[in-house]
Amino acid sequence: MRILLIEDEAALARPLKEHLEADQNIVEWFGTLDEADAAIRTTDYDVVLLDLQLPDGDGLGFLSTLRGRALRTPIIILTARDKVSDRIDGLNRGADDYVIKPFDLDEVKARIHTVCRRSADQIAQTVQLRDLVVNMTDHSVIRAGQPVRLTAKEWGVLEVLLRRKPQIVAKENLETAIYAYGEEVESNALEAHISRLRTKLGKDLITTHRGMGYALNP
Amino acid sequence: MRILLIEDEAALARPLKEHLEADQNIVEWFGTLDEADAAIRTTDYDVVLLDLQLPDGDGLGFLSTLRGRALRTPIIILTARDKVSDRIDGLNRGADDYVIKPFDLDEVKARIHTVCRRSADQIAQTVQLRDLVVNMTDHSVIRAGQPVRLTAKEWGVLEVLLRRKPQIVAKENLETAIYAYGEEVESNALEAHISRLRTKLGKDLITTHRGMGYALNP
DNA sequence: CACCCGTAAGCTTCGCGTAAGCTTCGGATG
DNA sequence: CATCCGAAGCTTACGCGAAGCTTACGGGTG
Repeated sequence: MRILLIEDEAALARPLKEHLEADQNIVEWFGTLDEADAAIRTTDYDVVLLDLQLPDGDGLGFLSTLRGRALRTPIIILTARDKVSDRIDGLNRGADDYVIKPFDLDEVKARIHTVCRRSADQIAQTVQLRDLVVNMTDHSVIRAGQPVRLTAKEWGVLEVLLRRKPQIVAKENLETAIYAYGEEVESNALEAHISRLRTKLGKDLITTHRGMGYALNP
Repeated sequence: MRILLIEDEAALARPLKEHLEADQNIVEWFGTLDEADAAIRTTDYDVVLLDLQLPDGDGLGFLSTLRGRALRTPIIILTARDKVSDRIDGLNRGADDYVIKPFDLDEVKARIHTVCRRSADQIAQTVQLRDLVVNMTDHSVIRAGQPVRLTAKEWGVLEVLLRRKPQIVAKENLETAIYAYGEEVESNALEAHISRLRTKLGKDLITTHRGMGYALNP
């Protein structure tokens, strides 16, 4: 993914650049609108991160200019918490999203991900755990290189446990996560699913905490 | 994943519900704030999808109410393209994200995904005490770097003592905290648990105050 | 007809209350 | 101040029974 970062504060830009690059993105960073404009005329980016306060001009105006040129590239605004009107303005002028400074690096990543979703080659979001690779997007699980087929309910249980890892999740919580209102179940169905998950994914992946619930092991 | 969908337009809600259910989510759909409020009081959802224009009230007000109740569940606003100020307002009132109508079903899915991931990796609340690190969220205890496994009752006792630290907690209070009404016990079970806690967590962690109760040492 | 899933039966595990025997504490007593 | 004694608390082994596990089966579904 090729990302254009327009931001004059090095203290913000540098870690963001590195964080995104660590994720196998190409990040080109400029501190002025002039440089950025030159870059955007010659290169096709997948997403633009635009700070609104720059030394040589108005970020909002630049945004309008880009949309006026019919540039379709997704644009995410980087803005301060107190500049609410700027945010509104930015969205009105065609920004796709915004992130409030100071931002969490992973949040920026998530926003980029969401905004770029329409491009087909998005990177699937996966979680690694022991000898498992779990793809949260397409619900696939690979164990020691071999794909594992999970049923719908099995996946439901695993998903909740993964999301709460390494916390203990009460059986009750797991049940409400899996069953809709009115289709509650009165048997040890959950225990049966846990058992099936263990045989598919490994005996000691899920720990039982008697009287409390289940948890994934680190 | 358990999702609460608050949306009065069936033409929008029904396909969304089906699309999310196809992904093994549990979706509960209500068309009014009254119904939704009743639902949210009795059920723990993983995420709430909230339309702002509903027949029986103001969605933004409802949002404020929920956050006022200290509800932490992620909330995603469903809003029309031209209601920019509503979007901003919503985010300021504690919404986690928004989706613009008419929305792409997959985009909603992506937003839910992002928002849940963000809320999932919040920093767990931990307490340090001597050579112990106690995680109040996932009920784990680490002593001098080594994890310690506590049983349900042991954790129950420790939790109460921690919350009241460094006060003295009467045995009676500890018992009512651990036993449900009607399953009171008539023996020195509590003392036994204290004893087991001491061997697991250190001899001098819990001080006995004769005739009064127990307290944690600073 | 293939497969998912709830059910139930039989089995295993282990948390926990119980109680016995011990230690500690603190007040009373001289 | 030293001693004594009973009450309060501590520790430990034990065994019961609830909680959890596994598996086979059959109904339902697509």
